[in-house]
Amino acid sequence: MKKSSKIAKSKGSPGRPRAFDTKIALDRALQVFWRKGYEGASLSDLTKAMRINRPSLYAAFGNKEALFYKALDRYNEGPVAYVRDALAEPTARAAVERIFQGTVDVMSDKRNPSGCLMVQGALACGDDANRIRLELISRRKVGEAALRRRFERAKEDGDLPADSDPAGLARYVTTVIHGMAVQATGGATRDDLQGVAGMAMRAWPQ
Amino acid sequence: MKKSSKIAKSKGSPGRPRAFDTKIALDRALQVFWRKGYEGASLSDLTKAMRINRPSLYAAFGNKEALFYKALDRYNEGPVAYVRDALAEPTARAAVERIFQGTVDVMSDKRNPSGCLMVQGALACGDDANRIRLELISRRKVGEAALRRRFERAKEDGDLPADSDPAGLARYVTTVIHGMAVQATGGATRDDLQGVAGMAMRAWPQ
DNA sequence: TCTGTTCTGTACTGATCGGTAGGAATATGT
DNA sequence: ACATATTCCTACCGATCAGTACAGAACAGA
Repeated sequence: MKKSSKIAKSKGSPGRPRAFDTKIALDRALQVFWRKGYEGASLSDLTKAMRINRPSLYAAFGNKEALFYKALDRYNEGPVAYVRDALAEPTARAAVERIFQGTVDVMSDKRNPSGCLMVQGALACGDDANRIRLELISRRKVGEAALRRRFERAKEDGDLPADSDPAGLARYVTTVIHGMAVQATGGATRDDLQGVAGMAMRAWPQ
Repeated sequence: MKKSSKIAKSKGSPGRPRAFDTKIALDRALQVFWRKGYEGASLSDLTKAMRINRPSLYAAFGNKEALFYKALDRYNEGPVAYVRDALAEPTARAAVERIFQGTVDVMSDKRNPSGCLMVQGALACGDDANRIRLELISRRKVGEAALRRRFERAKEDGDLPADSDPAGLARYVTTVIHGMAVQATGGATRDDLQGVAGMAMRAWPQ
């Protein structure tokens, strides 16, 4: 039912047409969640920023939690999409350098809220938001695991030393990234973050 | 008025005596704020954990915001007190190693909530908690500045190379610490964090 | 024992929270 | 024109938020 209506929606379905673009509205919701976190973003904040009314939000996105997940997906496909390309770099070092560079770019882009949604979306929260918190933990681990696999491959290829620890390296890189996210919320400049990235690379093997 | 009552309180002041220990209650409040953040900790959570009633909380601590600041002070004097000693180490390297060690210890101590209150107390939040957020940013900067001054001294003493960048080093160490705090919220073990600390030290000059 | 002072506990306040009912409005298909 | 389907908007829901009024209880000093 819902499925058919959604599919038919693309071309002349019956009923009053939606007066807003769900993607634009979702981008606006993302901005709010990014800036205020899940708990800190009230429905009033969201509907005001999205420029839609409350029932429209529920009809289009389900509820606050579902909206957050959709915003999270959009975050990963948009601002953080550079990770995918970075992992495709020919060497582990190049991949890490590119990931750091992407992090610096996103974190210092003044068009975005400061920090990282995957970190500050729900780092510590009340009971209601606990599922969100666990989901973010899970997603952070997914990112770290992707790095680890990349480093495992690099180790097999001889790109990383035989005695290196892919899991430890992935954890270190992830830690630095998340630390930079915290720094960014404190107003760290692009140069500040660039310096941290350069410093962090000094620990890299070879 | 308030002052005299508080001072006189130590020895036979008039009125019904307080039925709870404010320090114990404050420790319990700290646990709640640490675990749930400022916004996520409701007054019901707090009074339940502190085992006092709401008016008692307001009489003893002012309001939620004032209670949080008191908990924050207690956090700095208690779990994070190792920083002071660490800065007194004879070399910058020893200071950093000891700070990392202290961070690993606190973050992996299962008696404490995971993560760092100074980070997750209010990293991203609604408008009401914004003052808390700014205060935490300020306090994080204070910590970073203390490190920077320590490294400046080390540079003057020749303990750090003449071409080293104390501010950059302090920012790097702070970033790693805050990153470890995020890792800890994701369930990183003591060994995990120890590995990150060891890896981070590889970037250290000399 | 009486008075003054402070704390405790119940029960409340207005405001805001996330979420929804229901009618008016606007499209399509016939 | 008419029926049907979907969205929009106002106004509301119960629950919870931080904060407090008030009365009774527990102490000190007289």
